[in-house]
Amino acid sequence: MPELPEVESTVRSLKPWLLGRRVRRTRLRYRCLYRRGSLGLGALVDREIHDVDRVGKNAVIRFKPGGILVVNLGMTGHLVACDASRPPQGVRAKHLHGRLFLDGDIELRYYDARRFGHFYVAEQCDFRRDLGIGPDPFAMRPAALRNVLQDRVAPIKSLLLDQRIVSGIGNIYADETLFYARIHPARTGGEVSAASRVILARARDVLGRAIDDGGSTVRDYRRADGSAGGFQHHHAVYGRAGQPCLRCRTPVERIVIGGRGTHFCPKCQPVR
DNA sequence: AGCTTCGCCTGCTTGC
DNA sequence: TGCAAGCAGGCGAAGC
Repeated sequence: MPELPEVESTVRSLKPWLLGRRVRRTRLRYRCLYRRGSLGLGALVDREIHDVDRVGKNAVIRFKPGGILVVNLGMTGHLVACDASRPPQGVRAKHLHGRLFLDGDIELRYYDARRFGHFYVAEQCDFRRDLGIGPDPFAMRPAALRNVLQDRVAPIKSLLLDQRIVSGIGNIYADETLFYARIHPARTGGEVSAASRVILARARDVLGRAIDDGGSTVRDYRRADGSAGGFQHHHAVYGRAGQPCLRCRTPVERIVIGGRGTHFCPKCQPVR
């Protein structure tokens, strides 16, 4: 599932395809793919792409003379750029839900098997506030995280998944971050707020390594060229229930926190 | 307001 | 081998 590293990898590969291209026409198969308050894709016709970026888990395309397209990939969304005459391999046509036809016979395609993704089109640029996207883990100050966590009683795992608090961390990297920070995922925000510096540092380590590896391929995620990412081979706890902890050989446990599968080492990440 | 649960959706895995 | 049930999960909405 696309989290920050997967979106970063996607955005980097899209950039050379898209920069400077003008939108000729657009197509979106399901209206429900639009987030509430979004304009239609048609508003982007005749505008030129002048930046492709990542904000949290969202791909953000900015246009000249104005306008933005924010794509949240949900669990199974893919953004792929291609020559119009050479559609991408390894993705099924029935999952093609959105298309931007660009000049130079280039196309930006959106595939999403489960349709959990969302499009948001707007004229102005305060989408971060509109969409409730919090600070990027690479930019956030430890003190800011500490302030948010200190009065919270929800489990730290749930708080790390809350995009309003810090943006870009999903289920895989929340578990990985807490393993390296040696924090039990069920501890409350208040209990671990003093460790904010460590949490942020470990989150950056994990996310940075995953970016270098082209993301994690779990289930559906593919890199833009169709190849698999490599970080799943380096997961310390995610998806490793019952297998020995890489540090102490204690079997990794799986519990459910906030409705999410949660993986941790009971010895390295003590409850108290 | 903060926290938890639910439902969306469909492909893959599991069990009979 | 084939089928149905169960599971996965980002995120918004609803409920407490």
